[in-house]
Amino acid sequence: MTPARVYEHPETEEIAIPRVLFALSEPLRLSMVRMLAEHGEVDSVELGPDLPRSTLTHHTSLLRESGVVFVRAEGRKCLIRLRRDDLDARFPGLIGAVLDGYQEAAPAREDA
Amino acid sequence: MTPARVYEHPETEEIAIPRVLFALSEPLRLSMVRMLAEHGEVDSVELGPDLPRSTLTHHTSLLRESGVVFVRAEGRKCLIRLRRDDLDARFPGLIGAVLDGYQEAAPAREDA
DNA sequence: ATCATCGTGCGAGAATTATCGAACGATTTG
DNA sequence: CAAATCGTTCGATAATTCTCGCACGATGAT
Repeated sequence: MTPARVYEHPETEEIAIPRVLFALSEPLRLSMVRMLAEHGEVDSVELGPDLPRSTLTHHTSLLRESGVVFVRAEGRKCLIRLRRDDLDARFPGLIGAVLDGYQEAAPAREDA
Repeated sequence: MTPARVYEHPETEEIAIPRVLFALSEPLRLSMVRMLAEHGEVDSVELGPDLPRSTLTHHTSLLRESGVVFVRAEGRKCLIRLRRDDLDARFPGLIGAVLDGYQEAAPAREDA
């Protein structure tokens, strides 16, 4: 039952604002975070069903290394969830402001 | 008295979150914004006294085009101020969270 | 055991961004 | 007017980042 893939995550105190902001500055990653905020923990493939797997890994790794998401292996797939508590503890209100602002800024995106 | 240099600024509604986050994801630009938040309106050269002017223009232009700062010409120099009200109106709490988080994340920076 | 499926690492190429010197126009000073 | 100063633009180069095909090890199903 020992998960094969083990992921490195920065400690809460190690999470740095510039890296977080950069991770969220990419529209694709921002939409991923938005989905993660709505649903709790999602399969990685749901974050980008039409994306090449290597591209998906690239973005999820960046989100993970910046401290935005937590990744864990479950069998063959990998599950991802937002580190909401850690982020709120370190940067109170940041994620909430970003999600609220993004929702208002880019409401319609159901077409693609 | 007509200012020679005229700067383009995005409207408040045009300010997009990804661009703002990207602008703030650069440590240098983030320190600029931090200074702008403390002091009201500052001379552009104060944002980076040791930087080449072309590099300084590059960063200030990026901050301006993303809607983070307002730039105006005053004689030979150019004065820059944070668009705090516009940013707060569009993305409530975002700038505050970024500044608070950054202050806590990188407290000591009085040496340079 | 065999095979299909999944995520990852590697590599290459494209795209974006960062840095900075040099030339230019505009402005202030002498 | 002439000289000094300022910010901007342009161009080139370096540094990052993005995208994606491919091979590989691990996992689950037959």
